[in-house]
Formats: sequence, structure tokens, C-alpha cells
Amino acid sequence: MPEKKFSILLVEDEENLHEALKLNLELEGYEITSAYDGPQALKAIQNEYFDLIIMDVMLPELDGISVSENIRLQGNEVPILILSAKNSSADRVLGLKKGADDYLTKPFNLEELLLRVNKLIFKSKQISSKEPVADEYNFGKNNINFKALEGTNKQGKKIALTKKEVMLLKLLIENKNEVVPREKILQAVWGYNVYPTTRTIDNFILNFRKYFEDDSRNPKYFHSVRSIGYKFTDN
Amino acid sequence: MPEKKFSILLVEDEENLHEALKLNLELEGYEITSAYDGPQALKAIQNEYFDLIIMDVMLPELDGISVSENIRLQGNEVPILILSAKNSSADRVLGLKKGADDYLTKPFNLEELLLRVNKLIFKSKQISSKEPVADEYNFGKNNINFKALEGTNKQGKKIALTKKEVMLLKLLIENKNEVVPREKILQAVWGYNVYPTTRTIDNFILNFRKYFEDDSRNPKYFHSVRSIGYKFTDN
DNA sequence: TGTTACTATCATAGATAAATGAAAATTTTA
DNA sequence: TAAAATTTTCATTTATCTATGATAGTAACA
Repeated sequence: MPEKKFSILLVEDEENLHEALKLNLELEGYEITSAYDGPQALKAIQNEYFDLIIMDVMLPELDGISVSENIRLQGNEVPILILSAKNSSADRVLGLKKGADDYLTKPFNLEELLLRVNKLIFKSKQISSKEPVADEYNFGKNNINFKALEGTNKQGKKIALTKKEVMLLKLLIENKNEVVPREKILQAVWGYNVYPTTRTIDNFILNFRKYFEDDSRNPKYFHSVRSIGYKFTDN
Repeated sequence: MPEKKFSILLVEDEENLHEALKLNLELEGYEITSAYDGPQALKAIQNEYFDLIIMDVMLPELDGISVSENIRLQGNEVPILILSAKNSSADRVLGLKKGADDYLTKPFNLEELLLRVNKLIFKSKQISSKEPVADEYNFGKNNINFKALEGTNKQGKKIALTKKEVMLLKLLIENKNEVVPREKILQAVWGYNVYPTTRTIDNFILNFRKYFEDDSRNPKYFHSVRSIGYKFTDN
């Protein structure tokens, strides 16, 4: 299995700087997606998973601060590194307030940028460590044995689970009572960072409902949250 | 660490008033930069950081309102205190008031000016320490879980919240005790190129009141501020 | 003080985008 | 190669969002 690259969204309108940054980041082993204005950036964020966003404040159409604000309001906590031309502390305060995680003033030293990029990505991975679920999990009258790749439903019927099914179940149960966005699911279970036009996730959820729900029309455990993702609850 | 002086840009063309204000503000401990017309003001703003701008509406070359608009278009949210003569267009001054700034009508009392200057600077510093809201928020007997997209009202009833509802709730709660103008709401929640009729926002507020208020006719939390926007309070 | 103009409230209905569910197509595994 | 697992496709259903309109409330002004 090839080592997974971290993916970065680079939002910068100035061509030369954009290309230079892209080249250097790729040399460091990151996978770069390019955006040249605010709307493009927002669109990319809707469709892909990123480990980090590097964004200029001064952008055509929609400025970087507004973009960050929008990202945060959507509940997305991807780390954001803001680049600013102005050396004004007003920008700085405003940017950080809106949820940017770090801040660099142009012109900046390339070394410093790379250091910060590394730090931000590492930091966010650290925090995201959730307590792992045990080998078995019970909800209602259902049981899941993650190691045996096997489930038992309320009628005591054994259900053979596949690897992917187990991965998705684990992910949802680890994050129970929280909505897990589709991009996060794809990222965690499939390893994509591109959100394909696919109903694959939905099919897995449908299967889970068939396996474990009394009434798949009114799910108690596997809830869909429209336009975001899915949520597992057990109460 | 030496105490930092707050810096003010004073934009006033009338020499006598300008000098008088400058002297008094300096006596109060502020650092004053002078400008005597619109273009000068804009130039100063490009090059320096200011904690506050005091600006006459009636200026040679380029009037104060235009200068303010220009500043805002640049994404700069420095507080602006407008000085206006009584006969100036009420509409445009009203427009500025919406931006959480302040205005004074000439002739004004010096004490009052100093009070407002203080208030504006203090207020903007306050805002800058605003933190993003946590995953959960409680007000009265209500609870909102932003990660679960779920609310609980005083009767303990669970309310499934939608993505947009959560975005708007977050925005209002992040800015609690402040009026959030309708344009700001549209910009932050709906995005850059969507213009739903303003009734849409009202509908969301309406729902929030149904979910969380005892008496939706006399809201305790979700207040409308006529012709400006909405305000969330929790006291 | 009454008239007028504006703005918010609230219910309802329509539009739209997303999820469902079944089945077929494809890929992977044994 | 057969069987299992996974992914795609597509018609249908549904959740959510938006527009509309009737009413009530509020501010402005003579």
C-alpha cells in the first residue's frame, strides 16, 4: 500500500506565487489542489477532504476571511493557514477570530511556511484521536463483534459483516451522537480525498438498517442528516 | 512591556476643529494621525493600522461616507465615528449606523465625543476576543448540540436541526448581545451569490422561537431589531 | 392624534436537492 | 470461474428550503 499523502487546498490568486508554493509543497510530498478565488475554494471544500487549507486573505470575488467564516459555520474544523499581504494587526485579529489557525504575513520565508504547514497538519491529527471502541458493541438487542466480523440482530440471527461494513460501523459508533460528514466517512473508510458521485455510502447505511433496525423507515440508530452525513445514536 | 497607545485617524478639513480635537484626544492618551480630505484618509489607512477613525462627512474631494464605504469594501472593520452636520442626508448616516459604528451631530459636546471614542475602541477590542462557540450551548432550559445537529428544549423534547439552522444559530450565538444585520447573515450563511428574499431569514427565526421560546410573541432569546437584523441574548 | 408607509410574523404551498430502495453492473476474492 | 463484495444507476419519495400572501405591529409624519 502506498503511503498516503496529506492533501492541501491552496487558495491564492497570484499566478507566480501560486505555482511556486504548489511546486515546493509537492516536493515536500503533499498533494495540492488549486483554487484561485473564494467561490472556487468553497466549491472544492464541498467536494473534497483536505488536511489543511492555505489561503490568501486578498482574493477576487470573496475574501479569505469570509471563506474561513463560512467553512467554520458549516462545522468544518480543517486547519486554515492565512496568508496576508498587509502587515496590519487589524487583519490578524480579525482572521484569527474567524477561526484561522495560523497566520503568515507576506513576504514570508519559504522555510517558515513549510514548518507551519507541518505543525498544523500534525497538530490536527493529534487531537483527532478518539477513544477506540471495544471489540464488541451492543445496542438495543443487537450485537456487533468487530473482530469476528459478525453481528447478531434482535432475532438472534447472525449476520456476516464485511471489512468495509465493519470499518464504517466502527467509525459511526466511535462518533456516536455526532454527525459524521460524508467526506469524513470517505476519507476514513475509503481513503479517497475526492468525493465521487456515488451512493455507495448510502447503500451501506441501508444495509445496516436492514440488519439492525426494527423499522428501516424510522431508524432508531442510523440517522441520515440531510446534506451532511450520517449519525449513529443509541439511547 | 510598555503600554500601547491606541491610535486614531482624525479626518476633518476645518483647521480649528481639527486642532482642537487633536489636542484633546492626545491629552486623553491617544496617538493621532491627521488627514484633511478623503484621499489623504484612504492613503493613511493603506499604510497604518488604526484602532478608530473619526471622520467628518463633509470633506473636500471625497466625502466621508464614500471613504467609509471604501474602507468596508476592503474588508477592514475598524470602527468609524462619523461627524455630521444636522442637515446631512439621514439615509446615508443610517446606513452607516448599521455597521455598528457611531455618529455624532455637530455641534457636539467634547465630553460626549471622548466617551464615544472610548466606547468604540473598547467595544472593538472586546469583539476581537470572541471565541468560537463550543460543541454545546445552553440557554435557559434549552440545549443545542452543534455536532449532533440536535436541540433539546425546556420540556426535554429533542429537536433535529438542519444544516442551515445550525449555521444560523452558531452565527447568532457567536455574536450574542450584538445585532447581526440581515446582510451579514445572508453573507455568512447563504454565501456569496445567493440572494433569497429576506423572508427566508425570518422563517428561520420563527422556527427557533417555536423550538426554544416560552412565548414566541415575547421572545427572550431571539430578538428582531427592526430594519437591521436579529439579535440573540441570554441573560 | 390619526394616517400612511414600512417591516415583521406566521401559515401555507411550491420548488428543489438529497436520500431511498431495488436492481443491475462491475470488481475483487477465493 | 463462481461467488461475494462493492459500486453504479435510476425512478421514486421525502426533507428542507424558499416564496407568497394575509395580518398585525411599529415608526414616521403631518
